[in-house]
Amino acid sequence: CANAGIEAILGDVSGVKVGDKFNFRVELHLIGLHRPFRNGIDFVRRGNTIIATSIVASGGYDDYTKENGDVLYYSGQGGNPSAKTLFPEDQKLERGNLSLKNSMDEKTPVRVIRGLKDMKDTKGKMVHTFSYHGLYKVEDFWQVRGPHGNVVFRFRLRRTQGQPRLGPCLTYHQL
Amino acid sequence: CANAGIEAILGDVSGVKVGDKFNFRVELHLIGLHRPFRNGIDFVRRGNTIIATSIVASGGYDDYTKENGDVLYYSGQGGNPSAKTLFPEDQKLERGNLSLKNSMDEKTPVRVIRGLKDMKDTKGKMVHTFSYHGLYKVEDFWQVRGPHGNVVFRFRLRRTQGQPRLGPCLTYHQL
DNA sequence: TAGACGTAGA
DNA sequence: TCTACGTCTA
Repeated sequence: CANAGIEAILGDVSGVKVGDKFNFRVELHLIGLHRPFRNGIDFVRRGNTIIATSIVASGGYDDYTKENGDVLYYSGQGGNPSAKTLFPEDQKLERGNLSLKNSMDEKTPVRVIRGLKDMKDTKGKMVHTFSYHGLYKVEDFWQVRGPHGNVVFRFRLRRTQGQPRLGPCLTYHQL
Repeated sequence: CANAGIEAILGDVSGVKVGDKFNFRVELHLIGLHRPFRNGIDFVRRGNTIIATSIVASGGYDDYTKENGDVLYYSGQGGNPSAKTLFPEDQKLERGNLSLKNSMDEKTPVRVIRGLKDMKDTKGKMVHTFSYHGLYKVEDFWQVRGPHGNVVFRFRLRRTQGQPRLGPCLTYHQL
């Protein structure tokens, strides 16, 4: 693991092109596109604040895209039941959520990786594929009441112009 | 992921040599050496029973080796606290534990992968390395009371003769 | 649907 | 120590 412990990169990652595909989160980690193995939001400390560097819209959450994929609505993190807190709780503006807010304030680019559930060839098994969709910027965020009754953040990101067109756009309905 | 959903292999895996090293569990999965991402015991269904194919002695458990590494004592699985069962429970002779017992009865080979905690070069960070140690056979198993008061299985495996010597032997004290 | 010797980073 | 859009097989 040559890349262990590297600092998160803000913006483009050398050698990674829009449309590049990956099979496992560990691959995103190895090339520095998105370091955490499970966390959907990666960020880096800059001065006194934390700034989001990349997100993974992996599916299964209440995210969705519109307008040919240029706009992505992304749900915040946290509030999930755990061994300690057995019930959903309101998300807080901390960690990844805070880093996305700060990214909005500072107008810094956020790499977006989208997950796609594919049908495996032989068996009818579903497999995940990850695809790099390029740089976005956080435009706005607000709070909504999630399907479990707790308050969750909703971020709106817009894809930066001038990047290579994406292929046939994945349409996420309640991705 | 070309290897998704493959059936576990009993015995040698083509192309994998004793001493081969890996950085992530996902690599063991990809080459078919050990399929589960987290589970320490892999097994395959054979007729009416399940037979262990490989184990990962990753460290952190109460495993240890003796006699220049030819004998490995390996702890069973299960009984850990979860969200449902908040306290340790006695391990049961099922799943992986049962597959190891059946492997003993049928004298089938078990691949052993050992984990080694290494000191990362630059930072003082600990990283995990996995090393294929070859084929073993389950000789015996019994129950002991674990450090948390619950009953756990202890398996004794012996390395099959005639395999390439291992390098300087890792000595696990309470691995 | 749940359980499992995962991983990194805060 | 804990959280986190993991990922498999049974």
